[in-house]
Amino acid sequence: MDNPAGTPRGTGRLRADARRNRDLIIKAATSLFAERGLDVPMEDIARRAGVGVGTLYRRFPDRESLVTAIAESTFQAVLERVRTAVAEEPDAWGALTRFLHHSLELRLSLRFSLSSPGGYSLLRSADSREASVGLADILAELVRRAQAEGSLRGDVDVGDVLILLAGILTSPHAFPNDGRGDMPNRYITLILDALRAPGASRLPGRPQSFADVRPFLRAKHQGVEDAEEGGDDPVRS
Amino acid sequence: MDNPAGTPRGTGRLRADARRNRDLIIKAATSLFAERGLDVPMEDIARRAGVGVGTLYRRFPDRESLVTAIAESTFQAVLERVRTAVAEEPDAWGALTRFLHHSLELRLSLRFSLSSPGGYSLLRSADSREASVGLADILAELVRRAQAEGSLRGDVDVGDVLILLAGILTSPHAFPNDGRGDMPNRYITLILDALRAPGASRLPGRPQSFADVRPFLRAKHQGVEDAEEGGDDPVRS
Amino acid sequence: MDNPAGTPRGTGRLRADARRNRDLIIKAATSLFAERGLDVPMEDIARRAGVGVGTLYRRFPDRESLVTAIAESTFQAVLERVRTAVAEEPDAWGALTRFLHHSLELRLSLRFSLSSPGGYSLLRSADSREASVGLADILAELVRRAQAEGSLRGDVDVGDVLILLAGILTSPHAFPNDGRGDMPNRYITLILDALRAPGASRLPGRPQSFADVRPFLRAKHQGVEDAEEGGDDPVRS
Amino acid sequence: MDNPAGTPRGTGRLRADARRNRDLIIKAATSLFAERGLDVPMEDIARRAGVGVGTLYRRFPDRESLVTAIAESTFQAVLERVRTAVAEEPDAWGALTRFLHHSLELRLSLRFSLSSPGGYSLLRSADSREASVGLADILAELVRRAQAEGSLRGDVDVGDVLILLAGILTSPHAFPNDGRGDMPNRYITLILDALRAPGASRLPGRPQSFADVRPFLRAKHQGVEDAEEGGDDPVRS
DNA sequence: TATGAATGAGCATTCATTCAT
DNA sequence: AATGAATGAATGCTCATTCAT
Repeated sequence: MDNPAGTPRGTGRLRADARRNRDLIIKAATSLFAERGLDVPMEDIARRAGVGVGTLYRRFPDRESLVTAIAESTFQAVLERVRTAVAEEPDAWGALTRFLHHSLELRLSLRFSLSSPGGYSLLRSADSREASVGLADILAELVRRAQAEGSLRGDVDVGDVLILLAGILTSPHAFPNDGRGDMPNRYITLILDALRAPGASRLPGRPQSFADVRPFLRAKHQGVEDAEEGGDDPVRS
Repeated sequence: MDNPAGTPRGTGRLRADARRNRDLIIKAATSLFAERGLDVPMEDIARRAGVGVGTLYRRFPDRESLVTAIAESTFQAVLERVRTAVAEEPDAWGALTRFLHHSLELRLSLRFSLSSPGGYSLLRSADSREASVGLADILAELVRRAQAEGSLRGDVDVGDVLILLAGILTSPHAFPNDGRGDMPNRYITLILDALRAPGASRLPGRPQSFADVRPFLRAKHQGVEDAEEGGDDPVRS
Repeated sequence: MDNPAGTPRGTGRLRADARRNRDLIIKAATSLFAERGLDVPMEDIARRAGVGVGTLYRRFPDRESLVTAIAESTFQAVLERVRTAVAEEPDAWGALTRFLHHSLELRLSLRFSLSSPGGYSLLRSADSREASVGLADILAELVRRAQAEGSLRGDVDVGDVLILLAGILTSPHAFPNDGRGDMPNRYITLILDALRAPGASRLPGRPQSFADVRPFLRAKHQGVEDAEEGGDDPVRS
Repeated sequence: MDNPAGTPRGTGRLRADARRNRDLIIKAATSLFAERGLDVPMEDIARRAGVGVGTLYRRFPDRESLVTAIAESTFQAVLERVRTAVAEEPDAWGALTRFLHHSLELRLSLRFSLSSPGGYSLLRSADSREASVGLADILAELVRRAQAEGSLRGDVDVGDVLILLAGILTSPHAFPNDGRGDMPNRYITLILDALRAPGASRLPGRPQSFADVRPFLRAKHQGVEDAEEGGDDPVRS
């Protein structure tokens, strides 16, 4: 199914085309998702990819699978990046810093992949994919190491890092379209300052593991249908 | 509750029903906006409010006006809260802390009011309202005072605070629906740590004023229209 | 139910108010029908009349009855006018001319009363009312006299006159809103020229009596529901 | 039928279905517009055409474009017809007569194209199309020639002809659905008699050129918005 | 296999009419 | 009796997904 390089010539030819289309679609979808959100019409994606909708649907049976696929490839890229960072940086904090900053290259994709109005979720998809596990493991390890070396505050866990990161990556305010390309880095830096040991404040709640964070990423709509006549107040607190 | 001075007690009655419905609608919309985003079907809002769509539309001629109304009232509440905080807390940092934490009561509303996929914006609406100006002024003053007293790092401005805040308030991950009601406070606290003087890192970019941040609150979709017939790939690079 | 003049004082008082409201409604509806067509929202009519919709509906259970009522009163006015014309003009052609021209005062009302997109019909309503009969009789008599005196071409009947008249009164083009107030008279005059004896051309078809014209004024929608899969061609000729 | 030159006979096939649907839609819309006005539900049009609404909207993004398309094709046909008439008839009056009568084939379409409650207008659309200009020119020329040859009264212009024509074509009374198919011709003939030289009466107002008439073809509703909160009565006087 | 046409459910909004006050 | 709030059916239009070519 994921047969690389050494394919027999006859079939390889056809597959090459299909592959190319798939890539075009992913590229188109990635940019459109970034620009206009995960709700862009499928037809617009197909158009930008230069294929018909039919082709798009042949590759990705529905929007969910397209979003998911993009999330996965993004994840792959992030994974690669964090591995490099870990391999090349002497200490864990350095690796973490580099990873967070460098992943900015993937910010737009991530922004929509990590969490989005539509409710698709990289983590949910990732959960069912080893890439995710790989990343989760590496990050967890990185966090442990950084805490061990005394650079990362002890009262946080991977989930916390991801939530803070997602907050910024998700926020359109942090991504001005004008010249200020360093804006995201500005906020990543602030977040790193928040995470630096020793934390100035005592944090309410408990450190959030990767697993803690995962379940909150629900499908499509985060709420459930409702038909109460009027009474209860869901906003509560 | 909102009965203007000179009216006899019994008179407001006729209006009472309408008033009640309006309140129910606002309550329903607030919770649904929070749970499922600003794009929830109007019909769902009406249903949760226990009224017909027609009634909803009688009160709010279109979605925009509903969102705006909620945003405004939310803004009023926030404004009141920050004023109280400023009045009662001895120092600026305390006021800031209290304001950010306490405004959690408004977190769900704020999350969608401050900025959202739908693109309606509290600030945009607020911008045309003194409430907004009031809040902007108070926050700016607060930031200045906090920096003067040495509690807030000097290399940030109101806009930065808002962006960090919006990031968290906007992030669904920070708002688990289960028992962990202290999660948002957890991240608010982390953000406060990031903002505390002296900042550990040198921040890229420039401090963002309120005015710097405002323009990024755009309409509808965060990207720009595109309709190229075919090839070009805006993401590639 | 239709108690005129000599009413007991007690009740008469209330009825005066009701009467006034009815008149206001008719006036408002007449002008709005003229300005914006028979489809104006009932609420707009009520607003212009200065009453609530409820009041409007108390007087006129539905739109049809309102349109009909206006048509009737318009008819009354036209009837009066034609009677005067007949009484004061020495010959039938003069009476006809004067009637057509003078009824221009009622043009806007007539325009919507005689025939309209909505399909309400003065004649249909009128048919069930003596006013209509009265007008039909007078016009028929007028036509006969005019033909007898040799001023009106012999190959037309009342129905033809009405159709031509309706055509012009119905046409927005004949009623510019600018200063050219004589435009309608211009076309009425042309129509009179068409009707003048002896007609230059031989007319296809038969003279149309009042009765011939009546049945074509149908209710609401002139066509019938349809669900043919596609085949037949309803435009036929 | 519309197969552009160089294509192999078999190729146009793929498009054939779409083409057929488009034609079905146009046919359905034309008849429904004629029967029930330009405001018929799009869904009814789709049903009569035997397609889904979606298909209709794929071909015509909104009602306006559908109306416009029909108006244009109608215009083309009328244009062709008038050209033929001019070419084949020896004198201008003959051409005019023949054109007006023969265009009856297009009467239903024209009735709604020329002007309608919905306010879409053939002329408005046509105005931006050479077809319109072409027709206007030809008619103007025809009028001039007819006046030169002494058959058309001198005190009218193209606009007058169109207004009279529109009046009749617009009037449902002139289009009985029963057997009397010659009714429209009957009134066209009467109108021609009204236009014949020398006019019996002196006409009020001035001859209307095409340009004079054009501006009266307004959008949507023929009247102006009104929104007075309460009292004033614009009709009273 | 690629295409793009067709489908129809979904959602916003309007407005005639009913009904509680 | 008057008011105007509430209702919900109707309608335009969009877009995900299916399917014929």
